[in-house]
This record gives sequence, structure tokens and C-alpha cells, in this order.
Amino acid sequence: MTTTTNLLKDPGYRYPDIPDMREPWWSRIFGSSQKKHVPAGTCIYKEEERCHYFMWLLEGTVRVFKHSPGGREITLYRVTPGELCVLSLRCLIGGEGFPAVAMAETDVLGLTLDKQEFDEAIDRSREFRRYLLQMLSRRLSDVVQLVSDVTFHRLELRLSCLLGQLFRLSAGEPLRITHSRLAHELGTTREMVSRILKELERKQCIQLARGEIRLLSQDVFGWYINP
Amino acid sequence: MTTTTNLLKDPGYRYPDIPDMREPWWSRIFGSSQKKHVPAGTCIYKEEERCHYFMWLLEGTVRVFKHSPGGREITLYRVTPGELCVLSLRCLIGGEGFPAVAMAETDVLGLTLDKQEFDEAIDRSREFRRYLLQMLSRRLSDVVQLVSDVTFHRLELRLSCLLGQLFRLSAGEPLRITHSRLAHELGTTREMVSRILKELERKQCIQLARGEIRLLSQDVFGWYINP
DNA sequence: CAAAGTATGTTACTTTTGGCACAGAACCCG
DNA sequence: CGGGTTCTGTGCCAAAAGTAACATACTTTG
Repeated sequence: MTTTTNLLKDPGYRYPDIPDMREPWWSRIFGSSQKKHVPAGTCIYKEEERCHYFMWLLEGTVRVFKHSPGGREITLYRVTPGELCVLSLRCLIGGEGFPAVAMAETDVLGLTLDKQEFDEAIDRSREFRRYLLQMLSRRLSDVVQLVSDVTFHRLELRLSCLLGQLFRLSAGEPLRITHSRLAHELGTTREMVSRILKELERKQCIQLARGEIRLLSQDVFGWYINP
Repeated sequence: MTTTTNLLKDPGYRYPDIPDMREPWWSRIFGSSQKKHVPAGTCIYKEEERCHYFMWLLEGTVRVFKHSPGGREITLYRVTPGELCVLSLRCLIGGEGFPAVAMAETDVLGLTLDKQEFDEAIDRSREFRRYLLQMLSRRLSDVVQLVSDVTFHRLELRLSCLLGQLFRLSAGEPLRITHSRLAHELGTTREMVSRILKELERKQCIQLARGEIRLLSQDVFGWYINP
């Protein structure tokens, strides 16, 4: 199993929002839970499946997406180190099936808590609660924004915006990514992405090669959708 | 200010998920917080605005939606009695602006908690925590499903599905609603809704009149998107 | 009732997106 | 090198969605 590259987040950073890792509540959670390794490409939660544990990501990234009947996909968000897989709450608390697919995009290391441990963590730790609520409300905002973008913005704009983000993360270095993967980010088809990219190349914004997109003119992307 | 009709939820029911209203935590929250009346049509949270209180809805419904640059709208979800306006957490916890618009669809009565009272409620009451998490994870699932529907399903299907839901709530009684409002549910234009409705009328599914949609053939709607 | 406001119907046209088919290029690996 | 695989380019067409511009009809209100 090859480790694919991390798409949207800088894999260097860790635990940006966790207030203080030396707090006793943190080590209690670390102590009680199981560490779990998952190789890249593994499906962590399947659509409709009931999950019985909660995962706190330590290393790697998890892509959460929806499938379409016709074989398309749209990425909802990514879980990066330090973050929690909040959608699994839907199962743990509500007892419902997981409403999407969560797949390890790289090799992943996570802490898993079962329902009991999770309940205990919430009740015992004020920081954990705050952190969890923060994650949840952030995710909700993100997905709300996604609804708005998909509904109101043209594909060209959404793709340009995505390229802008990716180039920002790569600091302008060429992106190693296929058109098909970009299509799976945006919920569209490979052909559409190819066409729009070709058009951007014609406009001298980028240069295309197999599996690679090179940024030509700086300052082309980034005044998009959310400035 | 006229009280418009409640669109998606039966206004009769109250507090379906709250475990036990006689619990002391509940009455403590009731006691500490302010009751607030809001007339129909009022904007409770504006896009980008920082809100400083949290609202627990007792009566009425609140529609949460996004505007488009071109004047279109899409409804994200509704807050009904007993529910919490979870998006406001984004402001209270994260200090960010509210990521949408929340508008009173009917006259509304709610309990408001400021940040301090909210923090206290979370820390003191296990039930409140559970309830809050349940709300949040449910909303997240709903909005995730909305992303999927908007991205992958044709407008005709989404409109038919919406009509199905509305007729189920009205028990088959004619709907009093304008095409324009339906468009604002779905994030599209009035013309599109008119056209699709006309086509449904041609197929003998419904009968149209000004401000009214009458169901003709039973069992036409409801095998849609989410069965 | 007349006028103003609101809601709907409709035509014609454009833009956007998607789907199919296939060619060619680049890459991988024995 | 040669043969399979993956990735990209593209032409063509069809479907879906949006836009503009009106005409018409119903409602409310003075």
C-alpha cells in the first residue's frame, strides 16, 4: 500500500488547538485509550455503517467524503492531526449510521476511545468538552460554507479556489495531483476538470504535465470565494 | 408583522429529545436565563455578525440559510422548539462571525444564555452536554446530506422530494406556498421552480393555483433521495 | 371598481455541466 | 524494448440550469 500525498494540510503541524497537552485530563485520555495504526487507503468509517469507537487523530490525514450514485465523489473535509472525527458522534450518540465515508489518505495513527471512555472524557474534562465543541462547530461552519459554494458558484471558480489553496500550501511549488483527484474534491467529473485546467493553461495561469500542475503567474488564485 | 406559516415542521410538537424537563439542571437553566420574544421576520443572527448569546427555542421556528451574491438563497435547516441554535456556537466558542443568516419564520419565544451561563450549563449538566452534542452531530449530518443532494441530484428530484416532505406534513392537504419560497428552500430561481411545477402538473401529480399546490395522485412523491 | 402589488406562465436564448468515445501521451515493469 | 496501465486532451452532443423579458392573472386596498 503506497502512502499517497496529503492533499490539503501541511503534514508538519500538530495539535494546533489543544490547549495544554501536559494537563492531567490529556494524559488520562492517552493512558486509557488504544493506539491504532491504519494504512493509507483504508476505509475507517463506511457509509451507513455504525461505528463503535471514536478516533482522535495523531498522525496522517483522513478524507471524509460522499459518493454519488453515478460514481462521483465530493470531499466534505479532512481530519488532520490533533483533530477528532466528529461525524462519528452521530453514531456514538445518536446510534445512527455514519453519514459519509472516512478514508485514511495517508498512513494514520490514532487514539481510539470506545463509547464508555468517550463519555468519561466528556464528563471529566472541561478542556476536552471545549475542544470537542470547537471542532464540531468549526466542521459545521465548514460544511455550511461548502453548501453555499456548491450551490452558488461555478465550477471554474471552485476549482480555481482549490488550486489557490493548494498552491498556498505548497508555497508555489508544482502540485503532484491528477485531474481525477481534483474532480473527487469538487464533486464533478474528470473531463470537466481537464477542460477547465486546459483553459487556465491557455490563460497562462498554470502549466500542465502528467500528474503535475505548475503555477505560472503568481497572484492569479486566491481572490476567490473566501478572501 | 404577520406570522407566516411554518414550513417544514409540525408546529404542534415540543421538545422531543429533551430527556426530562423536571431535572434540576433544566430548571436551573430556565431560572438563570432570559426569555425573549421575537416577531416573525426578524433576523436573529446576521451573516458575519458576532453573536453574544445562545438561544434555546421554546416556540416558533427559525430558518437558517445562506444568501448568494445574485440574490438567491438556500435553506440549511430549521430550528424547531426544543432545539438549540447550534451555529451560534461558532461565535460563542470560536469568536468568529455567524456563518449564515438565522431568521424567525414565525413569532418566536426563546431562552437566551450568555456565554457565561452557557459555559456553566455545559460544565454543570451532563444532560445538557449530551443534548448539545446530539443537536450538533445531527445538524452536521443534515448539512452533509444537503451537500450531497445539491451536488449530485437534479433540481426536479430535489423539488419533488421537498414537496413529498411538505405533503407528508400536511397529510396531503394543499400547500399554501409560493414558488418563490420554494426556490429559496432549494437555492434556485423562481422560474426554475415554476417550470418544474408546471411539468408536474402536466403529469397529473399536482394542481397549481396562486399561492397553492394541491396533491392529485397519491404516492407520487416520497421515493426520493432519502427513502 | 381601479390601481398597485404580487404571483405565475411562457418564450426564446445562453451558459454551464455532464457523458461518451476515442486518440495519444507518459509511465511502469518485466 | 514492448505491452499494459494510467492519465490527459478533445470533439461532439445532450441535458440541466439560469437569464431576460414580457404577458397575464389574481389580490388587496384605497
